[in-house]
Amino acid sequence: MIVYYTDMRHKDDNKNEAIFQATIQLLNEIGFSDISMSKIAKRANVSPSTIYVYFENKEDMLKKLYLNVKEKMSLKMLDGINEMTPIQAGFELFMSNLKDFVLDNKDYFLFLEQFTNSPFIERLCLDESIGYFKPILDFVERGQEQHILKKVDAHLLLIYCYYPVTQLAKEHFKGTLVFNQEKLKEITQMSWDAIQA
Amino acid sequence: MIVYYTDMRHKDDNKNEAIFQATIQLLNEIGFSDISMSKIAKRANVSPSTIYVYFENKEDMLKKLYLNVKEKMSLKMLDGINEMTPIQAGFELFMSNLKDFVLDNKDYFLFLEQFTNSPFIERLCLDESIGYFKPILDFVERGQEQHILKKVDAHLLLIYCYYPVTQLAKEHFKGTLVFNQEKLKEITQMSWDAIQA
Amino acid sequence: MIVYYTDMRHKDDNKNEAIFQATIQLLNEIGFSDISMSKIAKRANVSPSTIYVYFENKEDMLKKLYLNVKEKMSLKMLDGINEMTPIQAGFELFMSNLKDFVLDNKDYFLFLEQFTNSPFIERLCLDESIGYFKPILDFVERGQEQHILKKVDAHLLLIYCYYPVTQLAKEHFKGTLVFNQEKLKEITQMSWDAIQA
Amino acid sequence: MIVYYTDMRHKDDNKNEAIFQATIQLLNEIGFSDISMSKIAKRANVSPSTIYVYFENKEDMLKKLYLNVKEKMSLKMLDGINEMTPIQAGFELFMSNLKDFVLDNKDYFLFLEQFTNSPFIERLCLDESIGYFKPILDFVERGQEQHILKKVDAHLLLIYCYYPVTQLAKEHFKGTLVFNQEKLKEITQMSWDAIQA
DNA sequence: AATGAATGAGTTTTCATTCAT
DNA sequence: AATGAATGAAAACTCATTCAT
Repeated sequence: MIVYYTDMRHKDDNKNEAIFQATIQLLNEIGFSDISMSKIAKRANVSPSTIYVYFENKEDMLKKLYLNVKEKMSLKMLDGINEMTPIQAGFELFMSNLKDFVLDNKDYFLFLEQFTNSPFIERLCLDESIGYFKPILDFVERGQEQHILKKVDAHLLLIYCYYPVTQLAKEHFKGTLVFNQEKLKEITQMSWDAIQA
Repeated sequence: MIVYYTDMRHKDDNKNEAIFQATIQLLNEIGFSDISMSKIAKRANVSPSTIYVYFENKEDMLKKLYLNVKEKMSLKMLDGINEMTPIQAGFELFMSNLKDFVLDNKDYFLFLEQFTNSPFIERLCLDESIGYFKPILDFVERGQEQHILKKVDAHLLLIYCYYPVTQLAKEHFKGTLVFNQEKLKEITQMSWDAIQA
Repeated sequence: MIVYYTDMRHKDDNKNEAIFQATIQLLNEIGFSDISMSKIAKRANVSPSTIYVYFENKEDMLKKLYLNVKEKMSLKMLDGINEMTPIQAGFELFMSNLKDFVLDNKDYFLFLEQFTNSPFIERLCLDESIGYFKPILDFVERGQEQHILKKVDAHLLLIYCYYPVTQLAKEHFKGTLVFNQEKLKEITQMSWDAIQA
Repeated sequence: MIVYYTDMRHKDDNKNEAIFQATIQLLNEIGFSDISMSKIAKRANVSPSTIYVYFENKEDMLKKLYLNVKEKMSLKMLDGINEMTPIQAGFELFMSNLKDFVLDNKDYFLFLEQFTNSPFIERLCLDESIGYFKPILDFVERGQEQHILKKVDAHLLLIYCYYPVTQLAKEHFKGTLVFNQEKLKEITQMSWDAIQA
């Protein structure tokens, strides 16, 4: 059996990821106000000072974590959609992708929700995340040119697709209802009714 | 003979309110993770120990603040709607009420958003807040019996009314767009398309 | 017997002084690089956080301590000297005062020496301390007008009075020699030779 | 056959010197209490662990640095003075040498001042540095035998030569006055008045 | 020889809360 | 009721040093 030793003394992706995972878990368990670098370190099985080998400070770590998770979600949402995809099919795929991501990645999703609603996010320069948004704008524009989608602000159309899925998922997580295939069908219909021209 | 003491109760509503206001302001400025009892006290112009005259501890204070604000918002949302109100008119009033509350009470609203998305809320026993929800359920039920609203879970219908307004308001606060009367008209139409049978 | 309780819950001069004394002692024992707020607190028999009731932060505390000690020394140096004192008598009193202060207040003196030679002092805005210097300048000026003192920069004359005393005291503390009355007589003569016109 | 390796010793004098320079600079910029091995390493463009190749630990490094700089200064002070030099000429050369060294090597000088006034220096066994002192003692003795210098403790005579120069230089660095040739002449006269028999 | 990663022990400071009045 | 002082516990972060290569 051959063991490849990569340079063990170089920055370790596992540790980076362990810190990210620990942070997300704790954030969802105890919230922004109660996480601390030492709790994160304990959960990640590293020394608190090790976190500072990988990140400048708490803010830097949270920012990088946010961008990392945001990218994961954005990629998944648009998976399989391109400039050829018919509008309604693309819309349905988006709803389905989003539902899958959210239900499969409860931790990621709840982390993003918490982060997005905290004033913390304003302190960061997160224009980079806007990049993920561009393809959606293009898609919406195409739908409007083809007179399929209502001619309103793209943000508005998006709201009618994003929140039904995510808020339903939240109720699902709370136990208030079950987000099954039937529910997805229902909101796909309702959202379509809302956005179609 | 009846004597009205201006200051009949010992606890002073002004101070209570000052603490609430200070907390909301700070929460929106610096977020959950950075507020502290002494910062709140300083902002409210009281001593830190005074807060403990009015509340058991930090958690108790936040909980009471949440319920207080939540009630304000709930009352406003349903203002003018009763069991006689026609369904579509009630729906439109709800949208309009919600928009007014959110735009007029940015601080209250953002505080609620932040609070609602934090795991903190689960630690509290907040069944009481469900009380505010009952009239909405009744209204939805009536709309469904009259075959005006889609026969889906009430939460679902509500999502299509609540989030378009609130998320549009957030974009408005961010400066991404302007939430004017026209935008309200647009989403009122879109939401109605979504929920009507 | 009557005991006057001053308000025990108000800031306590004893504590302030205890913190100052602890800082001076530690500074002289282990130096700038090794003092810490917790060591100071332990030595002063208070909690580390108590220091922050009395001072904004470490820098603020050190600054206030410096000004406090500097004032003590300045007052002592000029004790008994006024605008009527004959020049030579004033000079001799200065030398004697300085010797007394330094030998009687080893801790204060060594603290000042250390502080004065650290770049820390530049970060502080310590123009206030210059106030103590004014009477000396006036005295020198008078001596020059009367053609008793050499007509050179006042700083220069002062150097020839201050350092012989203080550096001799340092040798005394080190054990290299004994700073007795005879030595004082010697340097009083030498310094006078240096500064007289 | 003899081969000269340019890099014959393994330890690299450049790196040693880089570490020394970095330490001196930082010490003068931020002071004893704020330097750290990693800051020094960064400034010297080496890894923190490299410092431990050259020195046992922080204390060892500072000690060696001190002795290194102390030697530089001592050599310069006595430059051109030997057992034949006439007393007054030797005295004047000393003053001039000292002025040159201090003004030309602000960093070295301020470092020494800071170091000398810290209790750190007592923890070190620095008897070695006394070696540099011997020639001065001999010179003073000779001056006293020739009835040129006052018959007082050599330290005392030295104080009247050393501090006028160095303290004037400090005022110069602070910007309070300019240490030019004229000032040197003035203090050379004053010091001579003080020490001559 | 040289170094980047790693860390336990330490740093300064703030926290929620209680005490004494 | 109201409060300034006080504090143990914990926060974020840095330290000198060692490890593995």
